[in-house]
Amino acid sequence: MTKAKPVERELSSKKTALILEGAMQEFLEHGYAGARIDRIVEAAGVSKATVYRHFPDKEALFTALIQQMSCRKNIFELQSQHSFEEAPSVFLKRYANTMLENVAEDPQILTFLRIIIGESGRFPELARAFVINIEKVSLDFLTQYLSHHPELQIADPEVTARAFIGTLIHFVMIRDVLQSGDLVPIERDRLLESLIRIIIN
Amino acid sequence: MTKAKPVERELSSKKTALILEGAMQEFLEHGYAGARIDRIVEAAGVSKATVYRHFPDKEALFTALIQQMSCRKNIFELQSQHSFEEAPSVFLKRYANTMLENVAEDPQILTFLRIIIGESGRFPELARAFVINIEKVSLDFLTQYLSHHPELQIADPEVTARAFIGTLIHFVMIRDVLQSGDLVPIERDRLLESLIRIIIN
DNA sequence: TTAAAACTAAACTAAACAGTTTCGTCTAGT
DNA sequence: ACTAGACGAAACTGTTTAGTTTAGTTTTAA
Repeated sequence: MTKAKPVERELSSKKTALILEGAMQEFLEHGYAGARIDRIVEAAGVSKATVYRHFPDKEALFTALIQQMSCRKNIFELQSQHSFEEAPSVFLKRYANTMLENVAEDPQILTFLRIIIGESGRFPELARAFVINIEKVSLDFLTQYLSHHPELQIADPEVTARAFIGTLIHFVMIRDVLQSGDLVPIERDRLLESLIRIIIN
Repeated sequence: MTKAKPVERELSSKKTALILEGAMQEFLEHGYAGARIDRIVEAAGVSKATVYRHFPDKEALFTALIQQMSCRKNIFELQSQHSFEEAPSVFLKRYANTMLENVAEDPQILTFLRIIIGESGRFPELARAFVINIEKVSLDFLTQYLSHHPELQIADPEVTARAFIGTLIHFVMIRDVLQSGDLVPIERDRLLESLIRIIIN
Protein backbone atom coordinates (compact mmCIF):
# COMPACT_ATOMS: atom_id res chain seq x y z
CA MET A 1 0.00 0.00 0.00
CA THR A 2 1.42 3.37 -1.04
CA LYS A 3 1.91 5.89 1.75
CA ALA A 4 -0.54 8.74 1.07
CA LYS A 5 1.88 11.64 1.07
CA PRO A 6 -0.09 14.76 2.21
CA VAL A 7 2.26 17.17 0.42
CA GLU A 8 0.68 20.30 2.05
CA ARG A 9 0.11 22.68 -0.79
CA GLU A 10 -1.31 25.95 0.40
CA LEU A 11 -4.33 27.73 -1.01
CA SER A 12 -3.48 30.93 -2.82
CA SER A 13 -3.74 33.78 -0.35
CA LYS A 14 -4.36 36.07 -3.30
CA LYS A 15 -7.57 34.14 -4.02
CA THR A 16 -8.51 34.27 -0.37
CA ALA A 17 -8.18 38.04 -0.45
CA LEU A 18 -10.29 38.26 -3.62
CA ILE A 19 -12.99 36.13 -2.05
CA LEU A 20 -13.05 38.20 1.13
CA GLU A 21 -13.24 41.39 -0.92
CA GLY A 22 -16.20 40.07 -2.88
CA ALA A 23 -17.80 38.79 0.29
CA MET A 24 -17.44 42.19 1.91
CA GLN A 25 -19.38 43.88 -0.88
CA GLU A 26 -22.13 41.30 -0.76
CA PHE A 27 -22.51 40.83 2.99
CA LEU A 28 -22.34 44.54 3.74
CA GLU A 29 -24.98 45.27 1.13
CA HIS A 30 -27.42 42.43 1.85
CA GLY A 31 -26.66 41.14 5.35
CA TYR A 32 -25.94 37.52 6.17
CA ALA A 33 -29.22 35.87 5.15
CA GLY A 34 -29.67 38.14 2.16
CA ALA A 35 -26.20 37.55 0.73
CA ARG A 36 -25.88 35.20 -2.27
CA ILE A 37 -22.83 33.02 -2.82
CA ASP A 38 -23.21 33.34 -6.58
CA ARG A 39 -22.96 37.11 -6.31
CA ILE A 40 -19.86 36.81 -4.12
CA VAL A 41 -18.34 34.51 -6.76
CA GLU A 42 -19.09 37.06 -9.44
CA ALA A 43 -17.78 40.02 -7.44
CA ALA A 44 -14.64 38.15 -6.44
CA GLY A 45 -13.94 36.94 -9.96
CA VAL A 46 -13.17 33.40 -8.84
CA SER A 47 -14.98 30.13 -9.38
CA LYS A 48 -17.56 28.81 -6.96
CA ALA A 49 -15.49 25.70 -6.31
CA THR A 50 -12.61 27.91 -5.22
CA VAL A 51 -14.77 29.68 -2.68
CA TYR A 52 -15.71 26.33 -1.14
CA ARG A 53 -12.09 25.16 -1.21
CA HIS A 54 -11.11 28.22 0.81
CA PHE A 55 -14.07 28.31 3.19
CA PRO A 56 -16.19 25.38 4.38
CA ASP A 57 -19.52 27.20 4.07
CA LYS A 58 -21.30 30.53 3.94
CA GLU A 59 -21.25 31.03 7.69
CA ALA A 60 -17.49 30.46 7.97
CA LEU A 61 -16.89 32.94 5.17
CA PHE A 62 -19.09 35.49 6.90
CA THR A 63 -17.46 35.15 10.30
CA ALA A 64 -13.96 35.21 8.78
CA LEU A 65 -14.83 38.43 6.98
CA ILE A 66 -16.33 40.21 9.96
CA GLN A 67 -13.53 39.10 12.28
CA GLN A 68 -11.02 40.48 9.80
CA MET A 69 -12.87 43.79 9.55
CA SER A 70 -13.07 44.11 13.32
CA CYS A 71 -9.31 43.75 13.53
CA ARG A 72 -8.71 46.64 11.18
CA LYS A 73 -8.42 49.15 13.98
CA ASN A 74 -8.82 52.10 11.68
CA ILE A 75 -12.61 51.94 11.77
CA PHE A 76 -12.83 55.21 13.63
CA GLU A 77 -9.32 56.21 12.48
CA LEU A 78 -8.54 57.40 15.97
CA GLN A 79 -5.58 56.96 18.29
CA SER A 80 -3.37 58.09 15.43
CA GLN A 81 -1.77 61.44 14.87
CA HIS A 82 -3.09 63.36 17.84
CA SER A 83 -0.80 65.92 19.36
CA PHE A 84 -1.12 65.42 23.08
CA GLU A 85 0.33 68.85 23.77
CA GLU A 86 -2.81 70.65 22.64
CA ALA A 87 -5.18 72.12 25.18
CA PRO A 88 -7.70 69.43 26.17
CA SER A 89 -10.65 71.28 24.66
CA VAL A 90 -8.82 71.50 21.35
CA PHE A 91 -7.71 67.89 21.58
CA LEU A 92 -11.22 66.60 22.35
CA LYS A 93 -12.73 68.64 19.58
CA ARG A 94 -10.23 67.38 17.05
CA TYR A 95 -10.78 63.83 18.28
CA ALA A 96 -14.54 64.11 17.85
CA ASN A 97 -14.31 65.85 14.50
CA THR A 98 -11.96 63.19 13.15
CA MET A 99 -14.37 60.46 14.13
CA LEU A 100 -17.48 62.20 12.80
CA GLU A 101 -15.81 62.97 9.49
CA ASN A 102 -14.44 59.47 9.03
CA VAL A 103 -17.84 57.95 9.60
CA ALA A 104 -19.66 60.42 7.38
CA GLU A 105 -17.25 59.95 4.50
CA ASP A 106 -17.06 56.18 4.52
CA PRO A 107 -20.39 54.45 3.93
CA GLN A 108 -18.65 51.12 4.48
CA ILE A 109 -18.22 51.94 8.16
CA LEU A 110 -21.93 52.60 8.48
CA THR A 111 -22.85 49.35 6.77
CA PHE A 112 -20.37 47.52 8.96
CA LEU A 113 -22.01 48.95 12.08
CA ARG A 114 -25.43 47.92 10.76
CA ILE A 115 -24.26 44.35 10.20
CA ILE A 116 -22.50 43.99 13.55
CA ILE A 117 -25.57 45.23 15.42
CA GLY A 118 -28.14 43.58 13.18
CA GLU A 119 -26.49 40.16 13.44
CA SER A 120 -25.42 40.47 17.08
CA GLY A 121 -28.27 38.23 18.18
CA ARG A 122 -27.24 35.41 15.85
CA PHE A 123 -23.46 36.05 15.91
CA PRO A 124 -22.67 37.28 19.42
CA GLU A 125 -18.99 36.40 19.11
CA LEU A 126 -18.66 38.87 16.22
CA ALA A 127 -20.28 41.59 18.31
CA ARG A 128 -17.83 40.85 21.10
CA ALA A 129 -14.85 41.05 18.75
CA PHE A 130 -16.11 44.45 17.65
CA VAL A 131 -16.43 45.69 21.23
CA ILE A 132 -12.95 44.47 22.16
CA ASN A 133 -11.22 45.83 19.08
CA ILE A 134 -13.05 49.10 18.64
CA GLU A 135 -15.24 50.20 21.52
CA LYS A 136 -12.89 49.11 24.29
CA VAL A 137 -9.85 50.60 22.58
CA SER A 138 -11.56 53.97 22.22
CA LEU A 139 -12.90 53.99 25.77
CA ASP A 140 -9.58 52.97 27.28
CA PHE A 141 -7.70 55.53 25.26
CA LEU A 142 -9.95 58.39 26.30
CA THR A 143 -10.02 57.24 29.90
CA GLN A 144 -6.22 57.27 29.94
CA TYR A 145 -6.12 60.71 28.38
CA LEU A 146 -8.56 62.17 30.91
CA SER A 147 -6.75 60.49 33.82
CA HIS A 148 -3.45 62.02 32.80
CA HIS A 149 -4.81 65.54 32.79
CA PRO A 150 -5.48 66.15 36.47
CA GLU A 151 -5.92 69.85 35.82
CA LEU A 152 -9.26 68.97 34.24
CA GLN A 153 -10.55 67.85 37.66
CA ILE A 154 -12.34 64.87 36.19
CA ALA A 155 -13.86 62.99 39.09
CA ASP A 156 -14.59 59.78 37.18
CA PRO A 157 -12.61 59.58 33.91
CA GLU A 158 -14.08 56.22 32.98
CA VAL A 159 -17.65 57.51 33.03
CA THR A 160 -16.63 60.79 31.44
CA ALA A 161 -15.06 58.89 28.57
CA ARG A 162 -18.27 56.91 28.19
CA ALA A 163 -20.35 60.06 28.18
CA PHE A 164 -18.16 61.64 25.52
CA ILE A 165 -17.98 58.64 23.22
CA GLY A 166 -21.58 57.61 23.94
CA THR A 167 -22.85 61.03 22.92
CA LEU A 168 -20.83 60.97 19.71
CA ILE A 169 -21.88 57.44 18.77
CA HIS A 170 -25.50 58.22 19.52
CA PHE A 171 -25.21 61.22 17.23
CA VAL A 172 -23.65 59.07 14.50
CA MET A 173 -26.35 56.45 14.95
CA ILE A 174 -29.18 58.91 14.41
CA ARG A 175 -27.53 61.02 11.73
CA ASP A 176 -25.65 58.46 9.64
CA VAL A 177 -26.79 54.95 10.47
CA LEU A 178 -30.49 55.72 10.79
CA GLN A 179 -30.26 58.55 8.25
CA SER A 180 -32.51 60.74 10.38
CA GLY A 181 -30.32 63.70 11.24
CA ASP A 182 -32.96 66.04 9.85
CA LEU A 183 -35.62 64.74 12.25
CA VAL A 184 -33.73 65.78 15.39
CA PRO A 185 -31.46 68.43 13.91
CA ILE A 186 -28.50 69.90 15.71
CA GLU A 187 -25.47 71.72 14.42
CA ARG A 188 -22.38 69.59 14.75
CA ASP A 189 -20.22 72.40 16.03
CA ARG A 190 -22.72 73.37 18.69
CA LEU A 191 -22.97 69.76 19.83
CA LEU A 192 -19.22 69.49 20.20
CA GLU A 193 -18.76 72.87 21.89
CA SER A 194 -21.48 72.23 24.44
CA LEU A 195 -20.50 68.62 25.00
CA ILE A 196 -16.90 69.54 25.74
CA ARG A 197 -18.03 72.31 28.07
CA ILE A 198 -20.19 69.81 29.94
CA ILE A 199 -17.36 67.29 30.15
CA ILE A 200 -14.50 69.50 31.27
CA ASN A 201 -16.68 71.96 33.15
CA MET B 1 -75.99 42.93 -17.47
CA THR B 2 -76.11 42.66 -13.69
CA LYS B 3 -74.61 45.53 -11.78
CA ALA B 4 -71.59 44.12 -9.90
CA LYS B 5 -72.40 45.27 -6.40
CA PRO B 6 -69.05 45.65 -4.56
CA VAL B 7 -70.62 45.05 -1.09
CA GLU B 8 -67.40 46.10 0.76
CA ARG B 9 -66.73 43.29 3.21
CA GLU B 10 -63.77 44.00 5.42
CA LEU B 11 -60.95 41.61 6.24
CA SER B 12 -61.10 40.30 9.78
CA SER B 13 -58.98 42.57 11.96
CA LYS B 14 -58.64 39.66 14.34
CA LYS B 15 -56.81 37.73 11.62
CA THR B 16 -54.69 40.75 10.84
CA ALA B 17 -53.63 40.89 14.47
CA LEU B 18 -52.82 37.18 14.51
CA ILE B 19 -50.70 37.54 11.38
CA LEU B 20 -48.82 40.52 12.79
CA GLU B 21 -48.21 38.66 16.02
CA GLY B 22 -46.78 35.68 14.17
CA ALA B 23 -44.77 37.98 11.93
CA MET B 24 -43.30 39.71 14.96
CA GLN B 25 -41.95 36.44 16.36
CA GLU B 26 -40.46 35.45 13.04
CA PHE B 27 -39.01 38.77 11.85
CA LEU B 28 -37.55 39.63 15.25
CA GLU B 29 -35.88 36.24 15.49
CA HIS B 30 -34.55 35.92 11.93
CA GLY B 31 -34.49 39.39 10.42
CA TYR B 32 -36.16 40.31 7.15
CA ALA B 33 -34.28 38.09 4.69
CA GLY B 34 -34.08 35.20 7.14
CA ALA B 35 -37.79 35.19 7.96
CA ARG B 36 -39.95 32.46 6.36
CA ILE B 37 -43.55 33.04 5.43
CA ASP B 38 -44.42 29.43 6.21
CA ARG B 39 -43.17 29.87 9.77
CA ILE B 40 -45.22 33.07 10.13
CA VAL B 41 -48.25 31.14 8.91
CA GLU B 42 -47.63 28.44 11.48
CA ALA B 43 -46.99 30.87 14.34
CA ALA B 44 -50.05 32.93 13.44
CA GLY B 45 -52.31 29.91 13.10
CA VAL B 46 -53.89 31.12 9.89
CA SER B 47 -53.68 29.85 6.32
CA LYS B 48 -51.10 31.09 3.89
CA ALA B 49 -53.77 32.38 1.54
CA THR B 50 -55.12 34.56 4.34
CA VAL B 51 -51.72 36.14 4.89
CA TYR B 52 -51.62 37.11 1.22
CA ARG B 53 -55.19 38.40 1.31
CA HIS B 54 -54.21 40.73 4.18
CA PHE B 55 -50.79 41.78 2.90
CA PRO B 56 -49.61 41.98 -0.71
CA ASP B 57 -46.17 40.50 -0.05
CA LYS B 58 -43.47 39.81 2.51
CA GLU B 59 -42.07 43.31 2.37
CA ALA B 60 -45.42 44.96 3.04
CA LEU B 61 -46.01 42.67 5.99
CA PHE B 62 -42.59 43.54 7.38
CA THR B 63 -42.97 47.28 7.04
CA ALA B 64 -46.49 47.18 8.48
CA LEU B 65 -45.19 45.27 11.49
CA ILE B 66 -42.23 47.53 12.17
CA GLN B 67 -44.27 50.68 11.68
CA GLN B 68 -46.79 49.36 14.18
CA MET B 69 -44.08 48.54 16.69
CA SER B 70 -42.49 51.97 16.33
CA CYS B 71 -45.82 53.55 17.18
CA ARG B 72 -46.10 51.66 20.44
CA LYS B 73 -44.51 54.47 22.43
CA ASN B 74 -43.83 52.26 25.43
CA ILE B 75 -40.56 50.93 24.02
CA PHE B 76 -38.57 52.66 26.69
CA GLU B 77 -41.63 52.91 28.95
CA LEU B 78 -40.71 56.48 29.77
CA GLN B 79 -42.65 59.71 29.99
CA SER B 80 -45.12 57.89 32.22
CA GLN B 81 -45.46 58.05 35.99
CA HIS B 82 -42.62 60.38 36.81
CA SER B 83 -43.12 62.72 39.70
CA PHE B 84 -41.80 66.03 38.52
CA GLU B 85 -41.56 67.33 42.06
CA GLU B 86 -38.55 65.17 42.89
CA ALA B 87 -35.11 66.67 43.07
CA PRO B 88 -33.58 66.61 39.56
CA SER B 89 -30.85 64.16 40.54
CA VAL B 90 -33.45 61.75 41.89
CA PHE B 91 -35.67 62.26 38.88
CA LEU B 92 -32.86 61.65 36.39
CA LYS B 93 -31.71 58.58 38.24
CA ARG B 94 -35.18 57.10 38.30
CA TYR B 95 -35.62 57.95 34.63
CA ALA B 96 -32.37 56.18 33.71
CA ASN B 97 -33.05 53.20 35.93
CA THR B 98 -36.50 52.74 34.48
CA MET B 99 -35.11 52.71 30.99
CA LEU B 100 -32.20 50.37 31.77
CA GLU B 101 -34.46 47.91 33.56
CA ASN B 102 -37.09 47.91 30.85
CA VAL B 103 -34.51 47.14 28.21
CA ALA B 104 -32.75 44.49 30.26
CA GLU B 105 -35.99 42.69 31.08
CA ASP B 106 -37.54 42.66 27.64
CA PRO B 107 -35.49 40.83 25.01
CA GLN B 108 -38.05 41.89 22.42
CA ILE B 109 -36.87 45.48 22.74
CA LEU B 110 -33.30 44.42 22.06
CA THR B 111 -34.28 42.40 19.02
CA PHE B 112 -36.37 45.30 17.80
CA LEU B 113 -33.36 47.62 18.06
CA ARG B 114 -31.22 45.11 16.18
CA ILE B 115 -33.75 44.91 13.36
CA ILE B 116 -34.28 48.66 13.06
CA ILE B 117 -30.54 49.31 12.88
CA GLY B 118 -29.67 46.23 10.85
CA GLU B 119 -32.28 46.98 8.19
CA SER B 120 -31.87 50.76 8.24
CA GLY B 121 -29.86 50.65 5.01
CA ARG B 122 -32.57 48.78 3.12
CA PHE B 123 -35.59 50.26 4.96
CA PRO B 124 -34.65 53.85 5.81
CA GLU B 125 -38.26 54.87 6.26
CA LEU B 126 -38.62 52.41 9.14
CA ALA B 127 -35.51 53.83 10.78
CA ARG B 128 -36.98 57.32 10.46
CA ALA B 129 -40.27 56.23 12.01
CA PHE B 130 -38.30 54.85 14.93
CA VAL B 131 -36.38 58.09 15.39
CA ILE B 132 -39.53 60.20 15.26
CA ASN B 133 -41.56 58.03 17.59
CA ILE B 134 -38.91 57.04 20.10
CA GLU B 135 -35.65 58.94 19.94
CA LYS B 136 -37.17 62.34 19.26
CA VAL B 137 -39.85 61.92 21.92
CA SER B 138 -37.24 61.04 24.55
CA LEU B 139 -34.89 63.84 23.57
CA ASP B 140 -37.65 66.44 23.46
CA PHE B 141 -39.02 65.32 26.80
CA LEU B 142 -35.66 65.54 28.55
CA THR B 143 -34.83 68.84 26.87
CA GLN B 144 -38.11 70.27 28.15
CA TYR B 145 -37.45 68.95 31.63
CA LEU B 146 -33.97 70.46 31.76
CA SER B 147 -35.18 73.77 30.33
CA HIS B 148 -37.84 74.09 33.01
CA HIS B 149 -35.35 73.70 35.83
CA PRO B 150 -33.32 76.91 35.59
CA GLU B 151 -31.80 76.23 39.01
CA LEU B 152 -29.73 73.50 37.31
CA GLN B 153 -27.90 76.17 35.32
CA ILE B 154 -27.93 74.05 32.19
CA ALA B 155 -26.34 76.14 29.46
CA ASP B 156 -27.52 74.00 26.55
CA PRO B 157 -30.40 71.69 27.55
CA GLU B 158 -30.65 70.18 24.08
CA VAL B 159 -27.07 68.95 24.10
CA THR B 160 -27.26 67.94 27.74
CA ALA B 161 -30.28 65.80 26.95
CA ARG B 162 -28.35 64.21 24.11
CA ALA B 163 -25.38 63.51 26.35
CA PHE B 164 -27.59 61.91 28.98
CA ILE B 165 -29.60 59.74 26.60
CA GLY B 166 -26.63 59.06 24.36
CA THR B 167 -24.60 57.73 27.26
CA LEU B 168 -27.45 55.50 28.38
CA ILE B 169 -28.15 54.13 24.92
CA HIS B 170 -24.46 53.53 24.30
CA PHE B 171 -24.38 51.60 27.57
CA VAL B 172 -27.43 49.57 26.53
CA MET B 173 -25.89 48.91 23.14
CA ILE B 174 -22.72 47.44 24.56
CA ARG B 175 -24.25 45.61 27.50
CA ASP B 176 -27.52 44.30 26.08
CA VAL B 177 -27.56 44.54 22.32
CA LEU B 178 -23.95 43.48 21.74
CA GLN B 179 -23.95 41.30 24.85
CA SER B 180 -20.49 42.53 25.80
CA GLY B 181 -21.01 44.24 29.12
CA ASP B 182 -18.31 42.05 30.66
CA LEU B 183 -15.69 43.25 28.18
CA VAL B 184 -15.91 46.90 29.27
CA PRO B 185 -17.40 46.44 32.71
CA ILE B 186 -18.83 49.24 34.81
CA GLU B 187 -21.22 49.21 37.68
CA ARG B 188 -24.57 50.58 36.69
CA ASP B 189 -24.99 52.64 39.82
CA ARG B 190 -21.57 54.22 39.45
CA LEU B 191 -22.31 55.09 35.84
CA LEU B 192 -25.57 56.80 36.77
CA GLU B 193 -24.16 58.66 39.79
CA SER B 194 -21.17 59.99 37.88
CA LEU B 195 -23.16 60.76 34.76
CA ILE B 196 -25.72 62.80 36.70
CA ARG B 197 -22.93 64.61 38.53
CA ILE B 198 -21.38 65.50 35.18
CA ILE B 199 -24.67 66.64 33.74
CA ILE B 200 -25.99 68.80 36.56
CA ASN B 201 -22.56 69.85 37.80
C1' DT C 1 -82.30 32.19 4.65
C1' DT C 2 -79.18 33.28 1.30
C1' DA C 3 -75.33 34.72 -1.20
C1' DA C 4 -71.05 36.85 -1.29
C1' DA C 5 -66.87 36.85 0.51
C1' DA C 6 -63.40 35.39 4.02
C1' DC C 7 -61.36 31.44 5.37
C1' DT C 8 -58.63 26.61 5.55
C1' DA C 9 -55.84 22.99 3.80
C1' DA C 10 -53.12 21.35 0.56
C1' DA C 11 -51.21 20.97 -3.73
C1' DC C 12 -48.76 23.49 -6.94
C1' DT C 13 -45.39 26.69 -9.69
C1' DA C 14 -41.38 28.70 -10.90
C1' DA C 15 -37.47 30.39 -9.33
C1' DA C 16 -33.59 30.65 -6.29
C1' DC C 17 -30.62 28.70 -3.19
C1' DA C 18 -26.18 26.36 -0.93
C1' DG C 19 -23.26 23.22 -1.92
C1' DT C 20 -21.17 19.29 -5.15
C1' DT C 21 -19.29 17.15 -9.09
C1' DT C 22 -17.04 16.76 -13.38
C1' DC C 23 -13.57 17.70 -16.32
C1' DG C 24 -10.21 20.08 -18.52
C1' DT C 25 -6.44 23.67 -17.68
C1' DC C 26 -2.90 25.92 -15.26
C1' DT C 27 0.85 26.28 -11.87
C1' DA C 28 4.47 25.31 -8.61
C1' DG C 29 7.55 22.27 -6.31
C1' DT C 30 10.78 18.45 -7.26
C1' DA D 1 9.64 17.53 -17.62
C1' DC D 2 6.60 15.38 -14.23
C1' DT D 3 2.97 15.47 -11.12
C1' DA D 4 -0.12 16.74 -7.46
C1' DG D 5 -3.09 19.85 -6.46
C1' DA D 6 -5.21 24.57 -7.17
C1' DC D 7 -8.23 26.56 -10.35
C1' DG D 8 -12.21 27.84 -13.84
C1' DA D 9 -16.45 26.89 -16.12
C1' DA D 10 -20.56 24.92 -15.99
C1' DA D 11 -23.76 21.48 -15.19
C1' DC D 12 -26.08 19.33 -11.56
C1' DT D 13 -28.61 17.95 -6.95
C1' DG D 14 -31.79 18.44 -3.68
C1' DT D 15 -33.98 21.67 -0.98
C1' DT D 16 -36.28 25.76 0.03
C1' DT D 17 -38.55 29.79 -1.12
C1' DA D 18 -42.42 33.41 -2.13
C1' DG D 19 -46.44 33.44 -3.94
C1' DT D 20 -50.77 31.14 -6.44
C1' DT D 21 -54.51 28.16 -7.21
C1' DT D 22 -58.18 25.09 -6.25
C1' DA D 23 -61.84 23.13 -3.95
C1' DG D 24 -64.45 22.93 -0.13
C1' DT D 25 -66.06 25.25 4.56
C1' DT D 26 -67.33 28.95 7.58
C1' DT D 27 -68.65 33.54 8.63
C1' DT D 28 -71.47 37.64 8.00
C1' DA D 29 -74.53 41.11 6.54
C1' DA D 30 -78.85 41.99 4.46
